[in-house]
Amino acid sequence: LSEDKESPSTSEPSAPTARTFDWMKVKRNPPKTAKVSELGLGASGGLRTNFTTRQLTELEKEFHFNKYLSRARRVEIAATLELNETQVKIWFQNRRMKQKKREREGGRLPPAPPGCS
Amino acid sequence: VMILRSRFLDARRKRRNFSKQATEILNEYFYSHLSNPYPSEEAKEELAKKCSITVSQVSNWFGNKRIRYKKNIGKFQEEANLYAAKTAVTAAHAVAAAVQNNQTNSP
DNA sequence: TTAGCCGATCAATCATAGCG
DNA sequence: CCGCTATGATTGATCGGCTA
Repeated sequence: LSEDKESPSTSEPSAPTARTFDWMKVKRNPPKTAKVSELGLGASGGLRTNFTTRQLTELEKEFHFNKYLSRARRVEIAATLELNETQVKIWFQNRRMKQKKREREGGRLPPAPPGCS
Repeated sequence: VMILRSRFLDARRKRRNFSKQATEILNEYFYSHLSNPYPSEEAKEELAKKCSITVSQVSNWFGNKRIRYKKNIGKFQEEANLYAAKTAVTAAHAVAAAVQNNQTNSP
């Protein structure tokens, strides 16, 4: 259970070195963070939303209260913070993964940084 | 706005480059698996141990490496050839050892 | 059949380390 | 000391698979 040999896809039979494999061609679709309300305005798609400190603070606060959101709560939060329900949903999704990651490998030498003078 | 960066001293502030040997091990794996540089969880754990870094750091390294590699393949050509040659030598030694072992056991 | 979740990854960006 | 590149980490969002 190993041997790869991914098809160099559309490439020459043999090149001196470094062929082009499929993973190098992978392209993600741009974010569709568009809000049905601004179909003719800028700042809708293709951009990575920059959450404000206020939004992050509120989301963090809610996260400590509930790791998971109910539909109702999500709508509420989204409205309050002026975000899509999807953005709130995704934020919680990512936040849970982040939490899990910390618990997993955060289980070691947290305090005691040598240089404490 | 300016103080919005108050992402308060993310942990990234005290970033430290990995040891030369750790980078060596990671690059060796990357280029010897260039057709599919996606180590399994087990492989990541093994690499993490050999490099004395965490599994997350191994994941970050591969994530950055893949993205940066495909962004400018030409820039890594030299590095790619370097490691390709290195693994070739290693493979040759392995083959030689196998052959010798085979001769002393088969007869 | 479909929406939410998980796990992995992408892709852009931040802040620092390192080199000339 | 300065400017620019190399690099580790962070994170909003995407992809594919699985399940309720």
